[in-house]
Amino acid sequence: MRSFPADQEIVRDGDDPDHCCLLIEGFMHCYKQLETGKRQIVSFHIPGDLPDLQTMQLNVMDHALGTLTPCVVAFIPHRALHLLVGEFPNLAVAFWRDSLINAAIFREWVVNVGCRPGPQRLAHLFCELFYRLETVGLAHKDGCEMPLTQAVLGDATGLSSVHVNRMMQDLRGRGLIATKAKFLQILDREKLQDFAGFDPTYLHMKEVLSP
Amino acid sequence: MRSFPADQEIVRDGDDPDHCCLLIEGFMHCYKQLETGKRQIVSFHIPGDLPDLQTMQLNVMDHALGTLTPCVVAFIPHRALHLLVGEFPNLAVAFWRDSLINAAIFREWVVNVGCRPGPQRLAHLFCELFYRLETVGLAHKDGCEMPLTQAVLGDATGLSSVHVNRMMQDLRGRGLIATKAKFLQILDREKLQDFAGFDPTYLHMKEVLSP
DNA sequence: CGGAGTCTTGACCGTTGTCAATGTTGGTGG
DNA sequence: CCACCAACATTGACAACGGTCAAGACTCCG
Repeated sequence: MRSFPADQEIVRDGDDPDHCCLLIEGFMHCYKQLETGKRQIVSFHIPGDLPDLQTMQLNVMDHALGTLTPCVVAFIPHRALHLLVGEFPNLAVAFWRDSLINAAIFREWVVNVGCRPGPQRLAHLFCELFYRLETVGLAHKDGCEMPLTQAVLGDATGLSSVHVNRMMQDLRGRGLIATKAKFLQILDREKLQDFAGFDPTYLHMKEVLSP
Repeated sequence: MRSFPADQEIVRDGDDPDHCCLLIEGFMHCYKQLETGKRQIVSFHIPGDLPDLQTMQLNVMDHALGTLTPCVVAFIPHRALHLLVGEFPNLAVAFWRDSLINAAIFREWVVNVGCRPGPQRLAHLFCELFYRLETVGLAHKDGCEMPLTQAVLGDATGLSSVHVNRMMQDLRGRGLIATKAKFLQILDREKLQDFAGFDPTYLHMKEVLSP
């Protein structure tokens, strides 16, 4: 287990690691850096996530993994994971399900970036983060910690940081959210979801594992 | 095994199917229909693909699956797949890998839609399709079948069909591609990949299964 | 108190969307 | 073999969304 400061690259694009990360505390993100200078964040990760579980099966990292805030990360050798999976086949199923749910989130991100206008795009991202944080007990009744700068939100939504700023003002103006310091207050969850066209089905949270 | 005409929905958003599809012939796509009327295609599928393999683990479809061209599809009951996986654990690993590679493709789509300009976005999609078709022996030396209308390409790239048209002209004007009927000719693969910023690593094609 | 990082604002520009009309093509039936 | 039709591709004019640049305000932290 190790601690890292904010904005630190933990796994590099092209790496071939022999262990997986388990995020204990803090926010991480997966991203790709383009040669044009642009950067696209492809996922956010919160405590409890295994952000690079796929390295158990895919040798080469096709993206980078880094911290957004100070983080505590546990490293688990692939060897140990493979032994565990061999011993507890249900764990293999759980890992597979994890991968599938991640894929479902990626799909929704494609939709978000591909065809929602600025304000809805941000609103949708907020809904998703709120749901996920809620699931692991890290949300409050009326909102959640949101230690993401507007530049980071821009890299995740395909918008410029200036435009993110304007769209946040738009959302505040609509009475959907409020922000103080690094806390995102959700003023009316129903309205926010309706506005964003958010449907939590894709997070597959209510489904029960088949025996 | 059944045949379907073009533009037919095979699995609906919200369904809870008890079988998986194996695409034998033709092109399929996964997509989400928004209430705003917009549609986002999240993946294309070619012969050999299992486009809804995730239904083995995730009960509810969070997107739709349909044909783009006339297709031949084989249906395999989940029950049969679970039995197979029980008998041949390597198959479970293969399925997991399949899901992971699909996820990698989704990640790249997020990047594509999120931060590449129109022409590069189309070029990148063409590179991906060419690689994948090549892998299953369905490409020619200088290009591949491309039975996708400009409206479909638009729904996949987050562009309007009118803009797709203009960007195609741009690519033709740069001497990168040519199109006749439903065939996409790739005039200079190197140049096209460079232009698109395409790096096939994310397709994880050269990697060997660990024993 | 000072400074770095972040947020906010305004002006302007470029990319992309929309609408509507016109070509073009492949397939079908006479 | 030809006429016709529907789907698709193409064009032009215009509008809107979002990007860029540059400056200034705020906030947190040492």
